[in-house]
Amino acid sequence: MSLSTLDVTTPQAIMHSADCPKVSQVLARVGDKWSVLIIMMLSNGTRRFSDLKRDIGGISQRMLTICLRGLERDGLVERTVYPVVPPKVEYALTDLGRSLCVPVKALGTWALTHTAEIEAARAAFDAKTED
Amino acid sequence: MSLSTLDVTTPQAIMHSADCPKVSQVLARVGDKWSVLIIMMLSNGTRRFSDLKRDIGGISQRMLTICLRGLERDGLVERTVYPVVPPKVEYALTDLGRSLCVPVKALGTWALTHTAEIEAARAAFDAKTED
DNA sequence: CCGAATCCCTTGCGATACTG
DNA sequence: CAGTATCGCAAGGGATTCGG
Repeated sequence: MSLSTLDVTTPQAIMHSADCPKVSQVLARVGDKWSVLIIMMLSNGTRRFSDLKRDIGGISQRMLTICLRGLERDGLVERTVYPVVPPKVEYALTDLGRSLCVPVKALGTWALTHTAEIEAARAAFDAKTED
Repeated sequence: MSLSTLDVTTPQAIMHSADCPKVSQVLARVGDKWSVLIIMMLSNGTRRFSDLKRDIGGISQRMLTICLRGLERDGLVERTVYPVVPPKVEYALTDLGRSLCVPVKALGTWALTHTAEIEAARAAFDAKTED
């Protein structure tokens, strides 16, 4: 990976090539549709497995398990098991997870703000290419 | 998709369930490893196809083409073809693309800031699970 | 109720070869 | 130089079943 030109025009110019792999990992997490949804759900407070599955709607329990494990592994989500029958497991954001919400929501805000432009660009592009 | 509980505690509470699919599309773009790298490269100025391929390093020309097309379709990148031989094509960020850099870099900054915590969390998690 | 394990199909993506 | 086309593997992810 030669990304020597990557920083530059950045305000504080803090992006260096050596950090790119690590940054990419975080971006991959954010790019994961389900992970972001889970984080947003948990930003509203602690939730149980079934609650998440039901409220997200459309996710398989398999993917929910996998995503939660990944988020837990990265220290973004905390998993608490209550040794009762039937089992009860609660998921909550950690401080790290909450801090991630800030830039993620900034991105969400950008998306909402520029949705119209993007869709217009797509329509124009598609119109040009289908002739 | 029932995401009725998704907004809530948000500062300005501007996230609504109806907007989620659109937001997800943007997040998917950002999650795409190559797209973000391309955007960062172009934030340093206009570049040619081969320059991007060489400087990014590790991307196949197939993926580069596909990603650039996607970015162009979304109005983030502008493609300029010079009708000369040999062919010359330049890529540059649009205003929309440049505005996207802001929240993306914010995320990058977050990633850099918290890399150590994430790696520590992973190490701790892996240590606990492999016993 | 929470989650692990298996099956199986679809998709992503790299490698390679070919055009204008 | 800047793509397009085809192939083939490997990962992603849904459905289902079993276990604690």
